[in-house]
Amino acid sequence: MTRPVTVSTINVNGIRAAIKQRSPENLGMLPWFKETAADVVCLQETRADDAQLAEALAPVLADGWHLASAEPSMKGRNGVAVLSRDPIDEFRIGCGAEEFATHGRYLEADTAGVTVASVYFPTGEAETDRQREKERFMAAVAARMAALLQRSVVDGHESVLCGDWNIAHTENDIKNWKGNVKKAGFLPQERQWLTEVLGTGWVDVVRQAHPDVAGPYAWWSWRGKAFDNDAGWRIDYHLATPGLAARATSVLTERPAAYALRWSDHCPVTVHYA
Amino acid sequence: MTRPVTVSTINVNGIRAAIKQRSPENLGMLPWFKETAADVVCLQETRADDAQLAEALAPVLADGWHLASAEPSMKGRNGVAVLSRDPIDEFRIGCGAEEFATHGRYLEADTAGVTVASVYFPTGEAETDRQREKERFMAAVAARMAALLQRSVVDGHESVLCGDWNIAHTENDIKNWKGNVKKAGFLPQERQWLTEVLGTGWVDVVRQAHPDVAGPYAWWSWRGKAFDNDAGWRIDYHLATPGLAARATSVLTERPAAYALRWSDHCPVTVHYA
DNA sequence: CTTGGTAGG
DNA sequence: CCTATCAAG
Repeated sequence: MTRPVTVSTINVNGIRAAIKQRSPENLGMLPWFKETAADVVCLQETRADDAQLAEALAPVLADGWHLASAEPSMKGRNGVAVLSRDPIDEFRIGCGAEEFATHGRYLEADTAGVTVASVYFPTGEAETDRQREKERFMAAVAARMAALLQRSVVDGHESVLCGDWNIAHTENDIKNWKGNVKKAGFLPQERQWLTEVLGTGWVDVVRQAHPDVAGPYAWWSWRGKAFDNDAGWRIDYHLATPGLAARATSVLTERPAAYALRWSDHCPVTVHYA
Repeated sequence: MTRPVTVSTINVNGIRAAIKQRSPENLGMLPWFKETAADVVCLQETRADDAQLAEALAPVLADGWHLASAEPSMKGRNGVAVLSRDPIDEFRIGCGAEEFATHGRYLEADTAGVTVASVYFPTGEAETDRQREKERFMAAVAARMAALLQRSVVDGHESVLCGDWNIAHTENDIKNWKGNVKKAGFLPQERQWLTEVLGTGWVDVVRQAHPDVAGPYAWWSWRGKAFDNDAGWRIDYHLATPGLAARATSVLTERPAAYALRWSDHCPVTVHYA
């Protein structure tokens, strides 16, 4: 029933750009797939429809990975996917909210004995309709999370939601928190919402492994020297049901060694559940 | 009064892209400016406003070249310019037609004792409004050419119109002419119009130097193996008044040595007028 | 600063 | 296939 599984999540910021070789030194994302210990990989912001995604990932699929994806109805935007070394027994697109059903933001895959979701939250924009849309998405995800948590209690089936929340939870989750208290991604109501979700029992697996430290960040703006200064945000999460979170024995935020080696503005966050 | 001058014309297909270093081997257009024998250079499709153009050409201007330009009213489209080692005594934007005054398609510069125009004809599209626009531009340029030719007769002041005509005149001016008889750029009425212009006395200087041969082509599509197969078009012309055309002693179409060394889909066409 | 879509060539 | 633009991140 329960078996070990390593799950990774990464916002690729365009799968086609991520896969592409950038320089003689930076061969893009494909070598990462060869080297990773992950059994399950959650992708966000593939910015590709299903056909484009399968084409970009062809070398990975040729290595035996299985793919489930939720393509966006808007071309070149959003898009989430789950890759698994094990077969994907079943997958579900959307978290139940009609509004977001075709937005390519939520995908659950049952694989390796657990449910793994790849989730991409809207960026939001303070005091605009885009922020209200983000908050509707937050509510929809919270409702789905309540059901998944309940199931873990009832029949022991565990889940983990991986992805780009576009919300930094605490002052430890963002380098320059003082400059961002009125910015989407660090608004009080967003942080409070995450506090409430965690209060229901869901566990922030990375923070559980690294309590009371700044970071580890997994997103840095492309602009200026944000990466070199490690002026990042921790907005990429593994939120796991308590039983699964208790099995996290290795938690790795894979910050690239150099700006020139990046193939996304995010980096992978990989957790081994024993 | 008349003095020797070397004039070059090149459609740069975006001055910012042309100037940029592309690889360790392909340093872009700047080395060409260092090496060219040209005294006057006509640019087409700069795809930049005056400020962007001056910024891109800053290293050239620092070497003492003088610049006149006709910026396009539509961002990222068209744009023509003339660079001269001699001062530019006067320049005139547009060929007299109100419709095209701000399109960045026609610029005359008086320099080095002659009038040099940089001209960029519309691409056209058979049987559409875009073709009718091209033909209105053709008529406007022909009217201006009649005036310039008349002046050369009256007071001996010579002119040359350089640029991308987007018209191949004869079967020798396009590799695959049979496949293009219904395509904009090789339509019967376009070819006939050029025949009529040349019938008034204007001279196609490159063809005068290379009669009865296929090419030399100065444009190759970026697509497929067009360049490697020399499947090109001769649509870049020097049309000179007869007195100036008679002084053409060297006529050079500067086809790049390899695809990887290109910095535009066109190549320079350079003529020395003794 | 980077992405992908787009119109244009 | 390549150029600039654009909205978005």
